[in-house]
Amino acid sequence: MPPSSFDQLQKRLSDEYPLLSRRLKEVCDYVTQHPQSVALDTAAVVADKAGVHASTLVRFANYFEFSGFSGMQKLYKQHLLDALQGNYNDRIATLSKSTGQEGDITAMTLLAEFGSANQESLGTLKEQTDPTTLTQAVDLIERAAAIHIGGVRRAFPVTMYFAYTLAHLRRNCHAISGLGLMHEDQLANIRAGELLIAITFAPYADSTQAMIETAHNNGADILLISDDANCPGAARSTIVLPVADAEVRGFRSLTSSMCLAQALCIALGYRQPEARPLDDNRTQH
Amino acid sequence: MPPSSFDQLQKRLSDEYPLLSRRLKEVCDYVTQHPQSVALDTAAVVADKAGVHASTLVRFANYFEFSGFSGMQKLYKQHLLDALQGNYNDRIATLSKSTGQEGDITAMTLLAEFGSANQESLGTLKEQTDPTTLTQAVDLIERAAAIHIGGVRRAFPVTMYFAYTLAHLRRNCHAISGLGLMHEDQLANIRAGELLIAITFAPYADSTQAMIETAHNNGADILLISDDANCPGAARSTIVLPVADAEVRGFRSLTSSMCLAQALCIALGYRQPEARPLDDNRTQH
DNA sequence: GCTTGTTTGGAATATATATTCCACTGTAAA
DNA sequence: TTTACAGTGGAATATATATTCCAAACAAGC
Repeated sequence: MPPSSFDQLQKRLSDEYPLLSRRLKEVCDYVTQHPQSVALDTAAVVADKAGVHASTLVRFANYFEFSGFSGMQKLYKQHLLDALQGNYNDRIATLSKSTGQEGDITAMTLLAEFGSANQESLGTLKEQTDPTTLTQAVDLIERAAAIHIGGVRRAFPVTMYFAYTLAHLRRNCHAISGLGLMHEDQLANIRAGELLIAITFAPYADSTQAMIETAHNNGADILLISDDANCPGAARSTIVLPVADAEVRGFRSLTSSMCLAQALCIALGYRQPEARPLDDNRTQH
Repeated sequence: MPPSSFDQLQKRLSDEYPLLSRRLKEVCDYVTQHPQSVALDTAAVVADKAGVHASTLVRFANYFEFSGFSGMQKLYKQHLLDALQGNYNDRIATLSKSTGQEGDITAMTLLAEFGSANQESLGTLKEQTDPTTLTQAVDLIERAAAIHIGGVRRAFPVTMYFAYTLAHLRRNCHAISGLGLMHEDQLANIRAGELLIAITFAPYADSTQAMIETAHNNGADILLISDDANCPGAARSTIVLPVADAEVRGFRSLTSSMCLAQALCIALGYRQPEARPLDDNRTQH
């Protein structure tokens, strides 16, 4: 019996991958990565794009007990339709029923909820961010002799993202990691002409506030990314970029903050074409 | 000359509607309301659904100067692909034109681009994630006596996000930080009953592969989060969660990976109500 | 009501497409 | 080195699909 649903097929594809021959693996790679192509192209075209012969494609379909490529393709077409008209909500319902607890909060419902909430918050990010402020922020990063990045606890992933990306843009940057609780020492030598990127969310960690204080006293610039434009430390900052991350069931996300960080870094990348990290980035781990 | 783009065709469809015969109008109604059907179904099926004969469909296509139904269908297929799989570059061009800053790449246009791309990739995350696999992943985390998190370089922010959140759920977890280049030692004592959450993206860092190898040899479970379900290491993993992050202008985002991490952690939180970290989380910095 | 021109549906045809078959290649075991 | 066998690509075939053609139905004008 061939798989009767796209999900079933996907599962078999990954389970039985190691058992496949070389060409069949190539097909498997292609179809998992380009399901839309399988749905829309003809067998010959799919075969060509996947770098194999058409008959190999049929063998592949037969391996998973389809009558031929066409049979398998039907599943892909159906999946595309479902995805298009947002039928994935049905999948959630089906799952809840199958586990016998309809009102239950499953991992999938949470994923769907978070996905949607994050999509919305990205929408507000686009709407509410002020272009002028954003440009000034990029100016600030561009001019800085050195960039220090301070964001702790929940904000730490954003810190690391900045550190990674700025390093790849060949900028002189230091993430304040808090390693050995030496965060104060890590920032002690900041000076005028340098920049602190501070990332802080309510209830605003004292340590981040201290960093802002230090940077301010030493005459350095400060770019503050925060959930509130008037949070403590905002007055001392050169530029404040407010960002409203989604909250679902009491959990706050980082999506918009990460997206903003991304946009800042890449705008910077486009300002210094000699260091455009396109290839660089592709070879990352 | 037949319309060369979907938009052109749409325009002609509405402009010339009054000139069409009764059946041709019916066809026109159907194709404007069900473009996906035109893209995915065969001529016979489309004709049937539209309530006309197949030859009428061909006449309809001929009316708009296509060689036949197939020619027209190509346009619909292409349109579907563009809309679906983030042909961002096309839409980016339209976006820049509409803002009137064609050649100029400003920080704001980049933010808008990334925002949109990430929104779409969150959509595909919801569509493409298999509910069963996701639930199994949460099971795995729940059962684990200890959780080790390994994801380096670009994946490191995700590692830190896991570490932060799992700690707040009072789980015994260790982020493999690579501090002092002791990453191998950090994982050396993993054992059966424990779990490695590995996060890796093309081109798949050797160090992460080594972690998977170690965990596997020691009989521990492995949850792999990757951009390819068949990437090296997938065969040794207990569960693989594939995630397709957006790519714009050669830069790849982390949004979907972060969102997936979030959903996993919070689903876990709901399984252990005694440790529900709602308040905990709100007091984070 | 008849004629003319247009529209329509069905059968026949043409074409595109998938599938099968077979000979060849490469690989592992004897 | 030889043998056996799974894997592969190309040509031949079968099938599905689209397209054309024609006769019938219909509508408008005479």
